[in-house]
Amino acid sequence: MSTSAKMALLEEYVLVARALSAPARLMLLEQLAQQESGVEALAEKTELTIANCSQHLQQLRRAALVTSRRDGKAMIYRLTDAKTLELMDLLRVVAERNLAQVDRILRDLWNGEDAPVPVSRAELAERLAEGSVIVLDVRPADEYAAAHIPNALNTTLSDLDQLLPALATDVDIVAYCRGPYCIYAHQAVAALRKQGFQAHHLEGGLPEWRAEGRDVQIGVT
Amino acid sequence: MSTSAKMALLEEYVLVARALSAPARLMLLEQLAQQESGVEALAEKTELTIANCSQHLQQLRRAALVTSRRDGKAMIYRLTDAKTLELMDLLRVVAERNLAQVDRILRDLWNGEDAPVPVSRAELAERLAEGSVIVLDVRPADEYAAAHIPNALNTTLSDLDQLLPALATDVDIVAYCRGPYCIYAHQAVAALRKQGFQAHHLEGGLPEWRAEGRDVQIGVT
DNA sequence: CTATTATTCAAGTGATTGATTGAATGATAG
DNA sequence: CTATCATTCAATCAATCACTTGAATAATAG
Repeated sequence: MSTSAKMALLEEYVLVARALSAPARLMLLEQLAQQESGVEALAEKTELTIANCSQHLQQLRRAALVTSRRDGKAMIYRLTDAKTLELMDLLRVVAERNLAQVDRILRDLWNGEDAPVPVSRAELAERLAEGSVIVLDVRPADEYAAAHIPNALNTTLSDLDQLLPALATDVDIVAYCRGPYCIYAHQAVAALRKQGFQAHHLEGGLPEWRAEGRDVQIGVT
Repeated sequence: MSTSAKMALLEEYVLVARALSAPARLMLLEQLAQQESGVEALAEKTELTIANCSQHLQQLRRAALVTSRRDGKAMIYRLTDAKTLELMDLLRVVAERNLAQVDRILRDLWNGEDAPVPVSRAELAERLAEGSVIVLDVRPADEYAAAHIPNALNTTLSDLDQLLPALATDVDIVAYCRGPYCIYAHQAVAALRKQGFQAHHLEGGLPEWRAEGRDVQIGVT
């Protein structure tokens, strides 16, 4: 495929992606997923001005995500077909996965400060064996009960403060949570560091730990 | 759900969609779909400067479409998981459907000129019955052979010129093709109008015609 | 035909994005 | 420790997008 033809194709993809990259248009799509509607009805539901709403709808139409037909004086818009809905759903799935696990807070948490160095699983296993580390499981209690790294202490972020007095300040703390995109461990490390503790987070989470065939403990300690 | 929470969610979706709405980032994703790579390798493949490439990669990472790990001096990027690939595929499917059928040419074709009024299927059926119209099927011959509107003439865009002398200039011509987003009929109408013919396009295409239970003719005439 | 209503177009403003440049960071080799 | 290399950050400019306002365009009612 020639470069220019490829670029033309990419531009086409971009057109669709762009159409999805404004909150107002996503609201419109959400409304249209319920039922086809006229411009005025959509403008009311989304609290946009009619002119603005009309413009957004035209962008959606240009990307062929919606189609329109005239009904007397009114212009009725609807989703083009099931693919539009599929695309919306997948976008939602990917975005919500991020919201639950990654969370942009993580990206801002260490903004400008000295970023913590993740501790590798091999290193943690070694230091666990020699007992030179405190492991903190920052997941909900039920997940902790299901399985956790041996001798790990369980706490939630909100209960962390109560646990602090019991922790030695001269021993390294390694926190972990659900996985590489889970934010809890990072937040715990940030809180601990603020209190003067030596805290790091584990690379990956418990699933990664188990995937390597490392020991876990079941039930409450 | 509160309005602000909903807005926050929508912003999250937008973040993902935005990440997909630059050609450079789609190229990067395409490369990463082949194999994980470092920044320099990606910059070479995509012909971006290294700094620019790095910035795009970070936007992709912010949307959690890719993840990175350090390998010595190099930072290795890869697609986060299969969902990223799914999203890319679906975007491609939707966009290419548009490319094949809608095509932006349609959106530019009548730019500024007097837009043609589509002829409704009911109107065409009526005028077909009284014989006051020429119907033009602007689809590939095999699709025409499979089924077409009774008495429709089949032509391709490139063969249209040869057909012109045979057409009466004082009879309305109605062109149709595959569907509401197919461009052939529009292009044919544009060409015919330039030659002074009274040309319109049919609302929708043959699938819509058949869906209403209207007569079709099978095979060549 | 004219008035009315729904929608769209067009132009201007403020904010955001993408690309470029040069400097700063992080990890390793000597 | 210092030098080096890969990558990232920061600041800048040009281009694009979203929203507002006011005018223009379709379809219908009278």
